[in-house]
Amino acid sequence: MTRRFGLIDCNSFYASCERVFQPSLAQRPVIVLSNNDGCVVARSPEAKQLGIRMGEPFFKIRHFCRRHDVAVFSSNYRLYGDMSRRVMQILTLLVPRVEVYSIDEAFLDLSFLEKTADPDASYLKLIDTVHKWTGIPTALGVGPTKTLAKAANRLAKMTEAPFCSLMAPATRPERLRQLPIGDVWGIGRRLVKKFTDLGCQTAWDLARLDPAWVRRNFTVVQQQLVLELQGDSCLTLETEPTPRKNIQVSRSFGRKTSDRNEVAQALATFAVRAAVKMRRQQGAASAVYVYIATDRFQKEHQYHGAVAVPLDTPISSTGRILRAVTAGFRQIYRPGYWYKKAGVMLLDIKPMSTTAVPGYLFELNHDRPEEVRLMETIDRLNRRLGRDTIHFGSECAAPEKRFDKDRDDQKGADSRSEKTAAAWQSSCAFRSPCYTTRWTDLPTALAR
DNA sequence: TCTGGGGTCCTAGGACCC
DNA sequence: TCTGGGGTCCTAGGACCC
Repeated sequence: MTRRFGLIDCNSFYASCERVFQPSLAQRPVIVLSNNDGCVVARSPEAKQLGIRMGEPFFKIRHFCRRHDVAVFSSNYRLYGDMSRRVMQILTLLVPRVEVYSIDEAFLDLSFLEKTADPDASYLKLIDTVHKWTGIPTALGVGPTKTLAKAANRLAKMTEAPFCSLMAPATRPERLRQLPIGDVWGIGRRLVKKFTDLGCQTAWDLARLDPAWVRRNFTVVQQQLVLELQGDSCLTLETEPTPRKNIQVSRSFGRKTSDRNEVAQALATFAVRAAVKMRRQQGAASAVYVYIATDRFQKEHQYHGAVAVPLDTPISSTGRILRAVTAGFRQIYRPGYWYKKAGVMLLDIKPMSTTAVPGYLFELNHDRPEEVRLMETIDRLNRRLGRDTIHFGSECAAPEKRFDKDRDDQKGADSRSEKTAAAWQSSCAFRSPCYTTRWTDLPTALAR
């Protein structure tokens, strides 16, 4: 039986999220910036039309944006994460098997539409429902393999159609000829060059290669890609998320700093966040990797310090991880440099269940049961009452809490001016409210 | 002045083992 | 002079994804 895969993805997702809560932006070009207001990571169609490129550093186009009345946003991952969850929930409701592939994309098993007389109507219904229930526009690609579904999705976007299907083999050559090779899933910059040197320009050229030859001259990954383009399904739908082996939290700082304490505080904050992420997947880290670095765009006085700190046994508790991070920091810190970025990575994460077994011999090195309970309690409280409700002393005093307090404290005029963010905190000058995840940010609707 | 963050997989080559 | 054949594990580097 031929399978029927769908790939649904949200159009200009971050920009669309902002628009849902500010309908007045409907016709205006909208862009969303990366962390620290660094680069452009999302553009509404109008912004694309203005020629704003993906990944463009914002400082280069700041004036251009003002001239063209572009609405600029700092990224608000709370909002996007919550909107994403809503979209995925709807998909799960309407489709039996869903693989959440990224924050704005999901693969769907649409094989259940096999006997439907009019699958196109079902595609439209799906897109329409997501739009009605969340306000987010999407596009759908359909094909007998994941790679073809991806390709179909690209084609839909290119033609501004709500969906595109590559299920019928007869129409495939013509459609795949429309798709430049670089738009094929799995073909990045390097492979574009290699394949064009061989005379492949479009997805169709790629589909006509001999898989065995591709295996010999490239890798199994490219071989699978060709097979998938030929309609031979190699990749399956993964409905269960695979636990991460490494978890990283790193940030560029809002300003450079040479202050040892500030850098240490940044690392502690990142360590705590990484540990929370890890416990969410019931993991325990075997080692901790710590790094600090000066501005990579500045040639002089460069320094990049990094160290991996092994842990005796896999550990999940924040306290222990903080200790390892602090030890690592002591090793790599050099005074006299202006630091611009830091990061913490938890390495070789094992499932917690195999490590939490109480054993006499290694008990001292494992998470102790009372530590595990403490972490569970803190995580639960922070999930319920907001991140940083309970935090460690080595972290900074929760920036968002302080921000809230400033907002609540409007009677005390002075409290605003004392809003001094630490140097390492990302700048986010254009952040929208967390409309859906914070009570104080709830949007108000006015009746006419 | 200002340039993001977080992942995965594959391969080749070396070390080491029997 | 001759000097096997495999296997595993680890790491670095390269490529890709969103």
